[in-house]
Amino acid sequence: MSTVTKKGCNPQEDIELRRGPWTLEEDTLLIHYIACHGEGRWNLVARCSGLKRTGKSCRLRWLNYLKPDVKRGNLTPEEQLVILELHSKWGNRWSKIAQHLPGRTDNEIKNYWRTRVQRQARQLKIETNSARFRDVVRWFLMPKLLQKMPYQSSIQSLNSTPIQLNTPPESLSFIEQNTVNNPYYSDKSISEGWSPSICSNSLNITQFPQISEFPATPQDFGYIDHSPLLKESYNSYESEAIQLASTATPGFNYPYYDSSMTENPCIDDMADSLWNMDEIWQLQKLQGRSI
DNA sequence: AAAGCTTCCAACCGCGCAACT
DNA sequence: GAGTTGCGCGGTTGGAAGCTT
Repeated sequence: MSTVTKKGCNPQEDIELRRGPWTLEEDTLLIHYIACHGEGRWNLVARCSGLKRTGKSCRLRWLNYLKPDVKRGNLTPEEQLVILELHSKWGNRWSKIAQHLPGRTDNEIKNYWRTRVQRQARQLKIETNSARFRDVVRWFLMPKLLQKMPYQSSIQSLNSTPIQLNTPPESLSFIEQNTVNNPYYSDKSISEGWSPSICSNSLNITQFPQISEFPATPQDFGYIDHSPLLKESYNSYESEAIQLASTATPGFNYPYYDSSMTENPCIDDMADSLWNMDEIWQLQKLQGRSI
């Protein structure tokens, strides 16, 4: 805990302002003050509550941590999907995005984006503000999140045939470059994504996937969801996506609902990653063409 | 077991805007 | 209109926790 002196009008008014992590006592003071006087007027809160904090610090602590409706815990796949969709619309407008996620703070969303999404982009050596990255999000990450949603279990039963990945991808050169030369991919969790059980053929990769040549709106892959926001954005996912799969590649079962996927230890190991190389392969296979 | 590294997130900072004087 | 104050936003940082070697 550090302190900084705030100068008053005379030396007697100098205040030692506290910084760093909040203590239980400080939290209690702030909660009690707001319970009695309400939110807002943060500088007044800071002065009158007995807290040796700035108004800003009080506001931040309340909004991001103490406020009763702040949700704790990991973001759900649905919430992650909302973030991805809204970020593609609005960019780093964290507070605006947070307005569509009740109980989640802009700070939390910002942290999620920086620690999870940007990390994945770095691993693929793609700029997060590029069209290419938006395509990756749209075609790989969003389906991956859809797969994780609770309602998918009922859909899985409709598609029980294991995925056959007999043909290597033809256009994943950027991934190959990144994996061969990038130390990150020596990481166990990533290398397992390329395990022989999944990728039986040698790589013959010649060009980067041209994702952008495909329809690029969220509606293009369709979506079903329980939130009004996403209902506005997406159509029925299972019907359209599966239809897309079946028409693009006859005889091919839509991978994201395939029960065998969840039994695959390689996939399970990657469950906490946003996407992995298998999924890129599978999506490409789903499309039946280069992506 | 311990050192080094990475990840995550709470908290801070600077800036801009709006309301008020 | 200029200055001040309060507030909110987005970017950044520091340290705790977890992981790897």
